[in-house]
Amino acid sequence: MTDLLLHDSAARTKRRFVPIDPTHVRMYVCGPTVYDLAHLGNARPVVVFDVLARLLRRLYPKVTYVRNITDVDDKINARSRESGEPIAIITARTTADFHRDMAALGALPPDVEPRATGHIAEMIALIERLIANGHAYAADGHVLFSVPSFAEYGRLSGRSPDELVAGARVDVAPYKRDAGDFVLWKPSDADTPGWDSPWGRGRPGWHIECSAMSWKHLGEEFDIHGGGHDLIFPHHENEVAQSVCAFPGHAFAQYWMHNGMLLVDGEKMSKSLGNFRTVRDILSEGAWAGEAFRLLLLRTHYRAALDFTIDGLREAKAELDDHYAMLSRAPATQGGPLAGQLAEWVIAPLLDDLNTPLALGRLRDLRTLENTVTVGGSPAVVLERTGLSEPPAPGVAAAAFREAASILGIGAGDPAAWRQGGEDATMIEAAIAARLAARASRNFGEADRIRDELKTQGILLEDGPGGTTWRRA
RNA sequence: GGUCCGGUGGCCGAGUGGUCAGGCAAGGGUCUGCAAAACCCUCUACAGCGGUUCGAUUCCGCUCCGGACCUCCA
Repeated sequence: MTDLLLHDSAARTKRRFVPIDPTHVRMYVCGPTVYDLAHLGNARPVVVFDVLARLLRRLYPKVTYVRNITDVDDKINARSRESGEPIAIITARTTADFHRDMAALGALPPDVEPRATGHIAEMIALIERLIANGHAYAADGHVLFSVPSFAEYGRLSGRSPDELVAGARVDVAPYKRDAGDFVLWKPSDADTPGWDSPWGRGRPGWHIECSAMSWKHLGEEFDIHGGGHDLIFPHHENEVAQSVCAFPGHAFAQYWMHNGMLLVDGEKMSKSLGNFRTVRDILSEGAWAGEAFRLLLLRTHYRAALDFTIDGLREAKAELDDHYAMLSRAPATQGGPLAGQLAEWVIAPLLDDLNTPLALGRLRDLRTLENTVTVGGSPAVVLERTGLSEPPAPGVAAAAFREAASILGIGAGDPAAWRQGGEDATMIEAAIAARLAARASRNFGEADRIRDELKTQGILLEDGPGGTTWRRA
């Protein structure tokens, strides 16, 4: 098997992936804080790490993918105060919305989806360990992590503690021993969610929930930790500090992977700029939009910044139109060894730090290859790129396409549903029959009129040697 | 200001020290009653300035431009 290379943010370079336990790969990805609908930026890590999970499952016998739901957070509390809606209702609804949206993007559910509120006991246990190990202290109802107690602090994000203090731009709370110390536990008043703890009724700080949930479900040490690039500091830096100090001798995550940020029309997405888009907004474009957005995300390498535009979404839709057109024409076959070989050729770039754009390019070559043998044309160019000496039998390249595309999570839909779903086939078939009759009597004016009328309804006709077929625009 | 990541042809987007990415758009062609689809051809770029080298888009330095982060919050 070819090596899998992954870019490790901690090492700042690509590293050969060597799992702690080759029979069981473990991955943790930071999930959403459930206080509002998922926006486009939230979708990127979900799709990226969904592809990684699919790839890992192909390479290793067992994979446990954990992605949490953070359902205790001051943003949620603030939202509840504004709207008057109970916190439990907000988090339950937002979680359900998140599930629906991510499913529409073709993201498979993680193996475990722990909730922060279900792991308060683990958080308290972690904090107690940190205090016992001399890495945390209680002060004024809070418990704080002592940054100077951890010599490695700043290693992940590439910062020195001196820089961090120099960069501190907020007033330092008086109960902190050091300006860099961060909160593990904080007191809650009567109107704020809280749990009994050795330090009084309170709630967790921002970072401890991920340390607790990864520990509970993956152990003191696991293979891959993922999330958005903006989480490197302070969130992931603090997670490392908490987990390594709670379990000395364990390295926590072996590989850190961070996806780049998503921009909209060249600018950071923000409500004040008016370019804020939710996944739900995109899905409302049509039944095709979820898969098209997924493809759009994968057309840019996961570590690069991605500029979302509506034109880009349309182009992704057009690409899927072409893919599904090929799949609808190709005969169904089992594929065989040649298909497996071609699928490997497409998937190979994914082994190089998830090079999805290159894999997608090769997928297009498979499409062209299939088209040349099922529709007609010269396969010379794609034969050269794929390294084949002669064209495969009809259906073979399509079978390879399906196999490779399944790792990317695209092209798995029913081609007929993609092309014709939601339309009144009976009416359209009748119109096609009428047009065929007109053509047979060489009444081309009438034939073209029927075709144009269908076009205004978003229905495109395609005359082929096997008859006339139709699809939605 | 600090740390980090990028700047590839009209647009998107791979990659490499020295004969090809690919897609979209555009133009041309095969096919077609005409289209569409499919296939073929054309379109030769690597921000700027230096340096290393026989040779740099690819390595090094600087400049310019864009983006992320710089603590209790998103």
